[in-house]
Amino acid sequence: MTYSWLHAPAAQVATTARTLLGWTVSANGVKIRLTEVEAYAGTGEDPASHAHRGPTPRTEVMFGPAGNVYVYFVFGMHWCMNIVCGREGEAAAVLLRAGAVTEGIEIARQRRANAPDRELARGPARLVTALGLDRDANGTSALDGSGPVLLAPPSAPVDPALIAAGPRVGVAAAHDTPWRFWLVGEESVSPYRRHVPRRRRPSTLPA
DNA sequence: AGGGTGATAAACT
DNA sequence: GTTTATCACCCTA
Repeated sequence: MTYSWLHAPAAQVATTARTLLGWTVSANGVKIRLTEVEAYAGTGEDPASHAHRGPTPRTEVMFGPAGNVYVYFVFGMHWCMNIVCGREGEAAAVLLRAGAVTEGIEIARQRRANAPDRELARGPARLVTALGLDRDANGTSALDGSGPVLLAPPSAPVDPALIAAGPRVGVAAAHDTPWRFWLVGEESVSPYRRHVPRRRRPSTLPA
């Protein structure tokens, strides 16, 4: 399957991110309807993007074909997942922040022990956990079934009036760019948390 | 209900 | 050595 809008230039990644709301991602027996995403552009355009300073071993997937999965590791214990978009050679991606489980909820509950249903995939690392994914999915296609992830269109079109926009969560740079998009009224949308600088280890005593 | 904090690893400077 | 696109848990009200 090929979706032309995924290949829109990196400069239009915000539009691509909006379009992804309401789409579903399936993997390992669980299907999730996306309710919250964030857009990240490429080299030189978006200081918050991993690809801002050009390709590295970690970010080379972002420069590859649209529709591939970019999985990265943060904070020593969490995986987050993006759908690569833009033209090949350009870096752009949409971070999948949250969604609602629509199929395989029993499996998702097992993977996310002690979580109420609305929190099964509320938050990017939780979403990845609910889908049973990790670094093995990095670089695979989400379009043709050759990898563990499959992206599919909404069963019913999303009402554009329900799409809200705001600043991205936890991003230190580009604090004022409203590239987070979510569906208003959805229980599975993660609460906004502004970036808080990491406190250094208590090497010095407070005054 | 809500805020602070520790856990833990890889890339980048 | 520093930063990081986070989460779960432990406190206080």
